[in-house]
Amino acid sequence: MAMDMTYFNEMEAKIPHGKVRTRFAPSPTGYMHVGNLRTALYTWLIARANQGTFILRIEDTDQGRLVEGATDVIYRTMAECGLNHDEGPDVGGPVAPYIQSQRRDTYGKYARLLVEKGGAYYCFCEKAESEEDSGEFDRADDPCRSLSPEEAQRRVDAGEPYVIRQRIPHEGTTTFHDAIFGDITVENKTLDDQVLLKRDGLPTYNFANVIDDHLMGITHVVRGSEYLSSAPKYNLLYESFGWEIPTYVHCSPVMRDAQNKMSKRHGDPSYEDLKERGYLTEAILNYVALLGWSPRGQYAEEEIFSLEKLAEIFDMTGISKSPAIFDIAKLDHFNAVYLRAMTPEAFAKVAEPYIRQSVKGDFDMAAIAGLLQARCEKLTDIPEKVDFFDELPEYDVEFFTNKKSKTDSAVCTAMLQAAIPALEALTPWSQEAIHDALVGLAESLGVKNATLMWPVRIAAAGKLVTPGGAVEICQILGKDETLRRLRLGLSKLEA
RNA sequence: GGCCCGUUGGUCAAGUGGUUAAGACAGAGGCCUCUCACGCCUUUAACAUCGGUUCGAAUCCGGUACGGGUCACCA
Repeated sequence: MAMDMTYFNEMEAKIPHGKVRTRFAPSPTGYMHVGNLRTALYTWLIARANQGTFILRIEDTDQGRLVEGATDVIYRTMAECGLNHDEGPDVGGPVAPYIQSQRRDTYGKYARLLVEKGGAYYCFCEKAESEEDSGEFDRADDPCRSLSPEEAQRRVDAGEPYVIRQRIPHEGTTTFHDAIFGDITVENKTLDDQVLLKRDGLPTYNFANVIDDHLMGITHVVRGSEYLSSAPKYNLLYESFGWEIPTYVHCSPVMRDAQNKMSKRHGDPSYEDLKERGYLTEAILNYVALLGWSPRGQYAEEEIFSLEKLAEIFDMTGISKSPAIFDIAKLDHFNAVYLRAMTPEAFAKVAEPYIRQSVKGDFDMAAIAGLLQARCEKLTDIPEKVDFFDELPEYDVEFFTNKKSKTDSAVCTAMLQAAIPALEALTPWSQEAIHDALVGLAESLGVKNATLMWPVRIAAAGKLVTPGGAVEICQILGKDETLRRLRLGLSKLEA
C-alpha cells in the first residue's frame, strides 16, 4: 500500500534553496538567558555574514510550560538588539507557519512516512517508568521493533495507542561533522531507539527539529553543545529520509562559574535584568559576542565591535569549543567604554532618568550629565553620585581635614572666609568665572589650588567624593545655593 | 557507569611544529590632578599531568587527572 506522496511533494516544493538560512528557535519561557542571546546573536551573524536569511521559529510544543507574554519578550529583545528576522510568525514567509504548535499534523505525517521507509517503527509498549534510574545502560531491544509491518498496522488500525520510535542500526558507526568540533564518530549500539512521535501525537523536540529544519531549508543548525550527543541520531534521521544534512554549529555554554551554567534559578541575570541594572544593549551584545568567539587575523587584537562590524567580520570558525565564564567585571568595562563613546547629548539623554531619581530640583541636567559620563560604568551608578544636589547631606567637620590638600579646620575656616566674598562678587556665574576667581584667590593667598578647592567642594557638596570638582559643582548649584552652603560650612567650622 | 566533548595567567582569549607564549578585563604601582574618575605609563600572572613522535611541541599521538554534556513519550 503505497502512500500518497502528494502532501510531501508539496511540502518539499516550498523549500528555498541556494542561500544560507539559519534559525533561532527559542521556546517561550518568558525571558532571554545570556546564553540564549548569544546563540541568537551567532545565528543571526552567520546569516548576515553570508548574505543569508535569518528565521525566527517558536518552539512551543510543550504546552505545559507555556508562559503568558513570553513570545513578546522574545520579539522585544530581538528587536531591541537589532537581530531582525526575515521570516517568522509575525512577518510570515515561504515556509509558514513558524510556530510549532501550528505545524503538528506535519510531524505525524512525516513520522509515518519514515515508518514506511523503514527508519522508524510503531511501538505499543507501556510507558516504561521502571527504567528511570535503573543505572542500566544496555537497554534490551524494544519488542515492537521486530513486529511485522502488517502486524503493527493491524494494531494501529485497531486503535491501540502507540508511539513511533526511530530504528537505529545495531551495527556500524555514525559520523557527523560539526563546524566547531570537527568530525565525531560514535558506535550505533550506543544510540537508543528514541521516541519521535509521542503517544499524544505530538513530536518530540528532536524530531520536530529535524522536520522543521529540513522543511524550512535551514543550512546551519546553531544550538547548544548539549545537543552534540544527539547529533548522530539526527544524521541517521536525515539519511533515512534521504535529505541533505545541514551544517551543525554547536556552541558551548555560558557559565556562571567553572561548573555551572548561567541559570535563572541561580539568580543569574537575563538580558532584561542586565538592562535593568544599567547596561546598554550595544555593550551587552559586544561582550556576549566575545564570550566564546574571537575574531582572527587583523581584528584579533580589537574587541570593540558594533553589530554592523560583527556582521561584516563574523566567522563561525572562531567560536570556541570550551565553555566561557560570564564575567560581570568585563561587562562593566565594555559598558563604560560604550558610555564614554557616546556624544554628550546622547549620554545626557540616557542618563537623565537616572539623575532624576535623586535630583528633583531645577538644575542643568546636561551639566550634571557632563560630570557623570567618564565616571560611571553603569547607568545605575548615577543616582548615588548626584544625591547632594537637591539637599546638602549631613556631614562631619572632619571632612575638611585632608592631608594631601594640606587642610585642617583652621585652614578651611580661612579659605571659606576668603572664598565667600570672592564668589559673592562674581557677576557672571559661569564655570570659567568661578574657576578664575578661585584660582586667582588661591594664588593671592599663596596656597596651592587644592588647599582652597577642598573646603569649597566639601562645603558645597557635603561629601568626600564627588563627581567633578569644586568649580563645576558650585556652578551647577547656582550662586545663592553655593553661598548658602559655604556659609553653612563656615559656621560648622566655627562652632 | 557507557558514550561524547573540553582543559593557555583570577576571567575572556591569540596561537594551528621553531614566538622573549599576543591583547583585553581584573589586581599592583606610578604620572596627571581642586576629591573621585577619565587618560597615560609600568608591572604581577598561564600552555592540567605523564609519556611518545620529532633536531625541535602549547601546537601531532596515547595514558592519567579534573571538569562538562548525554543516556526522557523535556526542550
